[in-house]
Amino acid sequence: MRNGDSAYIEDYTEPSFRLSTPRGARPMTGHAPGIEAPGAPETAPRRRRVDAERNRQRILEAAEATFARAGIGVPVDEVARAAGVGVGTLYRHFPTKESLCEAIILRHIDLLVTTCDEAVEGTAHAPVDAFFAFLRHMADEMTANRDLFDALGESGTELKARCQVEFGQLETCIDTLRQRAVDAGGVRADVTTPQVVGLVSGTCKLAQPGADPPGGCRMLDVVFDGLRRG
Amino acid sequence: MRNGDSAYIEDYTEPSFRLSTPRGARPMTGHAPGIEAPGAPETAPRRRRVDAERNRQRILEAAEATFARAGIGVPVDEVARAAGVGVGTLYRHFPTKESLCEAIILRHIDLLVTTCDEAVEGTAHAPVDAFFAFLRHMADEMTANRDLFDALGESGTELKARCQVEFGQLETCIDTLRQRAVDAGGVRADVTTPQVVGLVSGTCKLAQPGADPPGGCRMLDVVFDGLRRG
Amino acid sequence: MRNGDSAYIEDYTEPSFRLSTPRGARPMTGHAPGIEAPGAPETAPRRRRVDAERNRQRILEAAEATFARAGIGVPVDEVARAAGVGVGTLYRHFPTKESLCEAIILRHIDLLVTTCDEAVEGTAHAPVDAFFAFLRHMADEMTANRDLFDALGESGTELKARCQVEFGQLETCIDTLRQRAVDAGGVRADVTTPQVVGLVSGTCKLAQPGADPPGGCRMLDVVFDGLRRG
Amino acid sequence: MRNGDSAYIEDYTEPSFRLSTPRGARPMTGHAPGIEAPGAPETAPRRRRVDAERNRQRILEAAEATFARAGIGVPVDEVARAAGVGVGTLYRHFPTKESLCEAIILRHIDLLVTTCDEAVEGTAHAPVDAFFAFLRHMADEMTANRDLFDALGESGTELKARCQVEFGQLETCIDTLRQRAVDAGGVRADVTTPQVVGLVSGTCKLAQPGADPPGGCRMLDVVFDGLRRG
DNA sequence: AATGAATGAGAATTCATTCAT
DNA sequence: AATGAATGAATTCTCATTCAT
Repeated sequence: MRNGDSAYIEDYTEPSFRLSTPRGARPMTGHAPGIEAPGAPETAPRRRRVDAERNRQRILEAAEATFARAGIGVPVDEVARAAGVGVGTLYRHFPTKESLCEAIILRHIDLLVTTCDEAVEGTAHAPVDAFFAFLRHMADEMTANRDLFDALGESGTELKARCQVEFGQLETCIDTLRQRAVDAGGVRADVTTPQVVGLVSGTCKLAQPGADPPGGCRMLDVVFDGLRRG
Repeated sequence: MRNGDSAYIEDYTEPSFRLSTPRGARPMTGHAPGIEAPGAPETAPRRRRVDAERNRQRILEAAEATFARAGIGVPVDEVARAAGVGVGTLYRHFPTKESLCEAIILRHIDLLVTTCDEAVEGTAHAPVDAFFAFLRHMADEMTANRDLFDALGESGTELKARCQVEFGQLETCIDTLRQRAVDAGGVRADVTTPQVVGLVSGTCKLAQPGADPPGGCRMLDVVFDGLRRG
Repeated sequence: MRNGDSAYIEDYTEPSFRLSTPRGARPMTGHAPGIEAPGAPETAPRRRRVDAERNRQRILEAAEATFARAGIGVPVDEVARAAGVGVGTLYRHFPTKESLCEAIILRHIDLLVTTCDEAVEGTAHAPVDAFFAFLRHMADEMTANRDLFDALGESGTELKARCQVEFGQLETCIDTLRQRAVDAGGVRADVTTPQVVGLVSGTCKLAQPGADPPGGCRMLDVVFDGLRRG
Repeated sequence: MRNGDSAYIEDYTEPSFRLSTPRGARPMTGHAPGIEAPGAPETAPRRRRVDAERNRQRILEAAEATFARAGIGVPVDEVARAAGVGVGTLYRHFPTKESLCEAIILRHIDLLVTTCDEAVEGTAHAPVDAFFAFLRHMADEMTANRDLFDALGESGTELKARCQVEFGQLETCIDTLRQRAVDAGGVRADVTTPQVVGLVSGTCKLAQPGADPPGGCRMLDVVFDGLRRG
């Protein structure tokens, strides 16, 4: 995992905070505050954080599910309801609807980067298979979050700009994979990584139920065949 | 043009409205529509019709342009303004924003069907080229009206249901083209027409500026290569 | 009246409008459209506008009354309710709550400028009396719209910037009045016009009920005495 | 300091709470508050008290500064942040945002009363100078806390009612000062103390940057001249 | 006592649609 | 038929206040 799961809110709410000794009179142990004594359980002081983190995850999951079901257009309230929290809580964690989308996307990009890295490092042999396997994986991710990745493609949105860096990381990483597959002779050389990503993502977007009948080849296979050799 | 571009309003509530005359059988009157039979005294009522029709077209064009520029999200008022009419007029012609979208799409599907028919009939020789040429044409149409065709893909929308019949016609027509191309040995047999359509449309959706660099192959070419032979 | 009562909305909604002949087929009389034949009643075509204007006034009045009663803090909905229109209508006329405030203030400034001009021109003799009479009038206006003029004083607000020009006009105009009063020897010379305005407006702000008991001098009189001579 | 600055919470619901001991009668214990009697074993509970008191002060100061900077409109959280405590803590000390404002104002009124008393008692000679000097001092205080004193002036607010008693004390105290100045012949007799207060406070409210240019007289001077003699 | 996460009642604003003229 | 003013439900976001730890 590269992009530390960017706890959005924390950067947001804690600017000039915690200037004073927390008033709670922590027993002055000898080590600097914030650095845990190794092995110390110290569960209590982090309790709140843990719960909040659970909520954050709940919201994230609820949002992902809701967006997948009904599109990004759903009112924020509905997401909150689905997460079982109040709107206020949602907004405490994600100060903007857009930032919520961003968080979801970033998480997925992050996961993809991780997977891609593993693919690059793990399978030095069979680079072609690794390439296509990864693309298939990416397709699944994108299909599940169609609307979100759609929004990423729209030019007007802030989203695109926001995720640019991370998306760039992903492309860099995929590019390595692609290059090796090309070098191994299993993938045509005249297709760029952005094109590959575009093709895969585009294919997902239309994955209408019924468009890919169980028997027969899948749309993605056609694209893959096209990538293999013209 | 097949789908009689009749005044929408009148048959709006019909479930399988418009273009229900499934294929062919236009009442071939002798004179072109819109040209008055000389000597007819009923100028006033006709003029209304003519003016109204002109407005309808204007709205349609303005809507298409506006949607292309700013997405289907644009307020109806803006479309009306672009068309140079009041909102009321727009709503007289298209009782719903969705119905306006529908009309645009239907027009394009209609055009595509026409083109496709011509391709089928006109070029009995070179069926493979005809197939790909048509797909390329379709891609252009879809790219220009991305948002609209996107909406067509969304599952929740009314739009999809509304355009189902006409879309089915298009698929039927394309299927003929595809079948001939398959028979001629230039296209793989294990890909269905919905899949073909899906691939082409998906590819358009992502046509981000920059994704297809001038030199090198285009995304669509990859898909075509994939379709040619596995 | 100087600042034409800035029909805010019109600049707002009519940018690329009215490109086409209004479709309504106005009987082609000989003179250019928009120029009224002298003496022609021609009430009909302007009807809508008249009603809308009435609404605009109603909103303005309701807003003024409501703001005066409960402060600018009142929700826009309440103003709309008081005006007997829907929120949408209010927003059609004033695209922002702030713009509504602006309109009210501008109207008052406008009235003040008018009055001030009259004072300047009308009473060349007795310039001192004219000066103080005007200030008293201004105090009444400001007292009635305390919150609004308060907001005008706040530095952060957009309002201030928005009304700057008009406020400048007012100050210019008052300055003439003041100068003459100074020249006539009835007002001290070391007080600037902004200070005068500040003093008067400040005095209004606190006009708490009871602060100025019926018998005895009024707060404003004290200020006036201070202005007369040090 | 008169109004015992006791822990607010405890007597919050009392109607005429705090400082109800109308004037005087402080339980003169021998040692300064906050300094522990040596040898007292009850360190822990005291320490709490001391810490809490420190927090209370910190909050008060932070609130004053924050309100001065950004108006009473600032969210409570921001005040808490500025004070270096959690919102919860703030609310433990001041159960309502309004009560926080109240506390600040009361403190200032208290200080003003103290100063005023000193002026009354200390400077039996030169009562006129004492009067104006105090007013100038009051103006400074009010300018620094404009928003708060503004709120005090608003009729709708609870604040006004809440601070009525203390404000009355201030007026009583000022009235003595004023009376002496009147008796000494340096201040006109037909102006009531509420009017004086109103004039001073009003003048502060508008102290826009730039309204009082460095050279020339200040707005307050005009008011003073007006008070001196009509 | 202190903390800060959670809550939810508003508030401003937008926009599809209706309606009087 | 055309016009554009009116409508109000829906949406995003804020912030005072409560509560579990």
